[in-house]
Amino acid sequence: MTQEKIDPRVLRTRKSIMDAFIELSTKKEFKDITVKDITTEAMVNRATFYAHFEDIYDLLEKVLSEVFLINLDHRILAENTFNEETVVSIFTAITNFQRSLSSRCHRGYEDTIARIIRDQLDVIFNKLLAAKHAEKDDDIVKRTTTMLSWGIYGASVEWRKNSMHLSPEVFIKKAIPFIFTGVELSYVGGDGDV
Amino acid sequence: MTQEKIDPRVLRTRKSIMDAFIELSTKKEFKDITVKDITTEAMVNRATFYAHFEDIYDLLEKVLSEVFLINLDHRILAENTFNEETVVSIFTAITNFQRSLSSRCHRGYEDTIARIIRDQLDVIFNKLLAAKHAEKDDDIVKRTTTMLSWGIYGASVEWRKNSMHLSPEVFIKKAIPFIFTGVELSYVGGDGDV
DNA sequence: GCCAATCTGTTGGGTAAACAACATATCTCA
DNA sequence: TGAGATATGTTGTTTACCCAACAGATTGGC
Repeated sequence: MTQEKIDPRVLRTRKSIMDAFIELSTKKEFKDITVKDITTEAMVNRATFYAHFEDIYDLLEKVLSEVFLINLDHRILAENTFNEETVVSIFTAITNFQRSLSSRCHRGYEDTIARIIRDQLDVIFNKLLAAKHAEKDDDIVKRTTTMLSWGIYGASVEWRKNSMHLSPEVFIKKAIPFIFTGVELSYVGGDGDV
Repeated sequence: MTQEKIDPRVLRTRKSIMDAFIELSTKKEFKDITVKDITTEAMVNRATFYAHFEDIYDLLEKVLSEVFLINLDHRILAENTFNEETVVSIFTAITNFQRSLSSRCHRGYEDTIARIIRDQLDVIFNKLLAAKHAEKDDDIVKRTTTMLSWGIYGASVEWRKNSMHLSPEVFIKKAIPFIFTGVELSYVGGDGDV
């Protein structure tokens, strides 16, 4: 696709900065972490940090995106199809991601995290839906993507708030009829009634 | 002392090459490890390897020296005194080092390893003895150092061959009288009779 | 034997990272 | 309030590393 060999020095530096940040996150709160802390831990020059990231918020964003992506089941995405399994898999990834975040401490950045997750969902859903509906109007696909991203994310918020006694899988399956047939809810496949 | 800030890139690169080598050593025999293998594992360019090491034997040597040094009790060395405790501590380090080597596989390099250990011992003993006998003839110290290095190393070989049923500590304590009083064996301190 | 493949060790030109130095916030505590 | 300390970004120069390409040595199969 669109990857023109990246210099291994760049990869190493980025990884070591991100690893350092993740490491520090387990020891201090985000607000107490300075760029100096990170570069010291990562054994890179402070100027090098700014060659790779806008600032510490940019780093936070990129780290979170990456951690979220790691939670995704790449086998599912690789198939590039959009079906019930896809939805369940992605929803599970969101809940896992949020669980892993709550163990580290990023208090006060819920909004940032929410935006990052939705952005990622948007990219993923857009790719999957564009493949499924190659012939359709781009804007239709975009509007659908937006609705899905916000909707699924909202579902995860609702799950966390009121329904953690249900498994993420069981929970999201109740949304499958809407996702696949809209408000008619005429979906009959799978086991939406579990 | 004699340390003029080393560029952190150099430190990182060296460490990552050495780590890669140690990692590979647990999977393959030394003779099957190529420079390419190491640099690939270490994520550095092959040319960079040659900027830091003569060749793969040079690397082996430096890695082993370092691993051996790690085995040493730095508290003992820091005191910079030469006494019974020093001897026991160093002897124990040698036996530990050899034990850790036998679990990795460097078959066919016993001679190299022996030389490395003796070289390290020589440096250490020379430092300790020079401090103890600052006023003595340098050559006397050097000759003593040589005898000690070879002697202690020989003792470790003998221990491995015929006396592994004894603890290294018990074993080497029987040599303490000779080390501290020469062939008169008139040493009376410590518990040489355990 | 011989050829193809692989490994070793070296080179020159290009690029990422180190470093020091600077101006500009933000903090902190007397 | 204001002065000293610490953090943020930025810049120009130097240095370590990347890379491609090379010749020569070793290895392994037919």
